Amino acid sequence: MFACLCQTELDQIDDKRIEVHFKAGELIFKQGTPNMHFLCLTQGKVKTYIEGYNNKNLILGIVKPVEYILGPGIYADEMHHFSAMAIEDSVACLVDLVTFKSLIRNNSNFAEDFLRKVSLQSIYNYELFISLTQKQMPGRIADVLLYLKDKVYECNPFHTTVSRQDLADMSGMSKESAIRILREFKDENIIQVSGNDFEILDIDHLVKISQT
Amino acid sequence: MFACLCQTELDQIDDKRIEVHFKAGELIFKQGTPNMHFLCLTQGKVKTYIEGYNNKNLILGIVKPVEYILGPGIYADEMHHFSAMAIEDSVACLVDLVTFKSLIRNNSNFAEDFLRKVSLQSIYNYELFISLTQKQMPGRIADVLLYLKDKVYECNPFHTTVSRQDLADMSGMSKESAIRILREFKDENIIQVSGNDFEILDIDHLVKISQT
DNA sequence: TCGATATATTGATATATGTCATTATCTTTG
DNA sequence: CAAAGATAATGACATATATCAATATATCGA
Repeated sequence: MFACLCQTELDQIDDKRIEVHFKAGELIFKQGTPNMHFLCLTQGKVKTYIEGYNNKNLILGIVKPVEYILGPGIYADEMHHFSAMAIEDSVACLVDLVTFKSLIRNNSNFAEDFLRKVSLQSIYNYELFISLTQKQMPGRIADVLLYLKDKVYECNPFHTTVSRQDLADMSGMSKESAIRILREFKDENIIQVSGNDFEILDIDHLVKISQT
Repeated sequence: MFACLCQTELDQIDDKRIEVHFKAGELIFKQGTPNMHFLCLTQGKVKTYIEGYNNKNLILGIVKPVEYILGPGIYADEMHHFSAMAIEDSVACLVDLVTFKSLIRNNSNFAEDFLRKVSLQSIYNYELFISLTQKQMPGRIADVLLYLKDKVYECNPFHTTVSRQDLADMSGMSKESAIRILREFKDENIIQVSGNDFEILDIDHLVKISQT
């Protein structure tokens, strides 16, 4: 995204940016607080989640380097509409919104790239809507496992710091249900799980489950 | 949104725009087809919905005049990611994307306004996520009724062309369940329903149900 | 106006999913 | 290393919700 910036503009960002280190489990920003910065993740993994009712969270996604955390509040009410928490030790760069917005105004390529990012996020959200509202638990867990493999870790036997509670919060179900579905997948030799090490053995089968 | 355009730019749009009339029930555009136009609704009502599995739809919202139908495909793959159907006789203006995108590039106020619209849409989607994934049926129906009252018809006894199936598709449940909840609300004197005429009698109660 | 078709309503039943209680396993720390 | 706390796993049970079948009501065209 920053590829379309000229040297002056890059310098401008570099001047203003703050680098922050977060330990696993630390809150990066919280839903309901003012959104003053644009955030770019350079190391680690971060979960973004909406805090709903009864202390139940809905995880929107897992962010990996180098990706941006774009809250819709930036152009609405300058508030955070979801929370972000490091699930590994992480490093993020913060750029204040005034600088960011002036780049958007002055460089239309940058603006278009930003719109593209926002749009892709939006398209992913529609998939999430369908997964969460029209699929049963096995389909939703299948989606989560495929998401982790394809979009987050990008390799097949993968190790994760996503807890069982997180898996439940990603698929909109209780922790116990998530565990039960994992066991079923294990019993049917669709996946191999030991602790936080996952291997998807039968991808086709999992894709089929996702579509039912 | 078009308030920030100068006369030349307005003329440019006026030149290119096509006005189209749709009858109630007619499809305006369909998910999966190329997205060539930016659409502005000037008369009527339109439902936007994702077509999921097993012929089940999820209604994202009801668009009223004068509002824009902004698909995320505009800046991603130029495809429609949801469908739009008139639920009343409607009139829409179509502006080709080339014109629209050049306005975004050349007028940063217009671009910012567009970003604001996209952001507000995104914030609403987060509320929808919580409603659909963390609330039980009464809470979801309450949300739909409050949405219709506050955002769509903007008056309290309201007449709607939203069918019971649509109510179900807005709240992610079966038609039968939606009807049952409506009956419960009616029996508890929270609402008054006869056919497609709705009146919310006890708003506070409905808001409370929405939060549980 | 009448029949035909779509839409709405209701009840009985099956099933998916959450909750609670209990035990097991892993992690941390003194 | 042992104790304590967190996280994970399992089973029994309650309940929210979908499905199916039947009936009622509205809507539309000839």
